[in-house]
Amino acid sequence: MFTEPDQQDFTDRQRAVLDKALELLVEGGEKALTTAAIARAAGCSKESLYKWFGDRDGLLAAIVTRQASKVIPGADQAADMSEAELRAALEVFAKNLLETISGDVSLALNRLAIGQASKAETGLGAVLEKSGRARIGRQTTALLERGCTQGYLNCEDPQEAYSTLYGLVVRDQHIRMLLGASKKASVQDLELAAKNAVKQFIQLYGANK
Amino acid sequence: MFTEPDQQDFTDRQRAVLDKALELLVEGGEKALTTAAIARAAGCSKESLYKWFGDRDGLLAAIVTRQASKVIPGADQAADMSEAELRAALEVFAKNLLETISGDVSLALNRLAIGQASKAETGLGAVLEKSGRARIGRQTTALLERGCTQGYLNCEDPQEAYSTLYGLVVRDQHIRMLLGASKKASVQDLELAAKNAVKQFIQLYGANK
DNA sequence: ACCGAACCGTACCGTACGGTACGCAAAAAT
DNA sequence: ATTTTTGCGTACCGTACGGTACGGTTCGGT
Repeated sequence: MFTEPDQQDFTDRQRAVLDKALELLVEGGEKALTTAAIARAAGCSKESLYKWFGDRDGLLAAIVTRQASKVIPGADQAADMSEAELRAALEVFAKNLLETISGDVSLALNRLAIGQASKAETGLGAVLEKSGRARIGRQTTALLERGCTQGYLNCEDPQEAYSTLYGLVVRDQHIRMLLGASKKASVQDLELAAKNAVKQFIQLYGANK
Repeated sequence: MFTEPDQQDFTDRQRAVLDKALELLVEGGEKALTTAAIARAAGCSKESLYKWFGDRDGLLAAIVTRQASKVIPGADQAADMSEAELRAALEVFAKNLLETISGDVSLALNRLAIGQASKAETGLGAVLEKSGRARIGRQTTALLERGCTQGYLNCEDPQEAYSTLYGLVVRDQHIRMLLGASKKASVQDLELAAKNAVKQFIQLYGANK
């Protein structure tokens, strides 16, 4: 009806406000994200907030969609690549995934979406799902498919293979961090975990030469 | 300091109230879980709630701890078992894990704990973690260790192996369901997924005969 | 110079919720 | 039979928050 869904480009001003709001969200959870607080932090009036985003839920949705639109495109791999290049690409993916997942913004956003999941059909979860995970998912799935056609991998179903890779990389880290446990692992721990996961993945799906 | 942690036994009445409250939580999220609503649904007075559980956070904690104390002990495996028995035990574990994770109660409880994770140190996440996951985790880890000493598995670190198994079983299903997506898979789908995960796990950690 | 749009700041309203107080009934204790 | 305890029901208080209204100000257009 109003504000076409594909027309989610905001004013610079509005984007700045959304960023400020995200900042508040990250360091205080949803409970700290009141309209008054946002207006104060962003230096705008509540009335403007309502004019721009409709209501509070609209504002939350705007925050999520904005961040979701920021997912890095991720350099496309060359059409031809060696087995080592494939492995390297997978390791980069794994490390990025772990880094993203354990980031403060990601955690805050996921907590927000999960909190809203029970109630009204604002569908924040769907947005996060589609714009976040699914996007890099498709990308990596394509990578796997390419590795498959080049004979390095042996997967009947790339989708399935990707799902496995995800599991091997993330394990139970995501939910544990969402629950508030375990502070950040060091960067080299991350990298090691990524390498390990990829090694196991190739052990499962690698075309045994 | 007060209410010894091991002394979480409540009156029958109080347990009934907690169950009613959990019911409300499952079908309405945290927002529906107001003290008034609980009192009404459980047929008790708000004053009693506050006398019994201190404040709202105490009540939430009581709900979580109560459910967490319900985790099934899970029949201990015999000291000696065949490789097939080990595999069967793992498959049972995997299926149970998937069932639990996708249950309405588990989802509601996890959402609640995640929602509280950002703010005050009620530590619901820690409770869920310790009483829920860690408990079955230790158990299954022990199972893996036994399989290791019997020569069926080849794991230097059972903890690590368990973590991998978890990842292979759960993949990204948990977070997706927490975000509100994808309704239940059928029981046979679950079972198939469990078998598949265990197959992959053994492929990784099985002592190649 | 004037006008209107955008917008800030503040004040305001209605409501919902956490927490408390009190009166009364039923049960338990003496 | 009397007293004490327990707890239900209801009413109440303070506060916090979502949402709205309004006066004043800046600023671009003409």
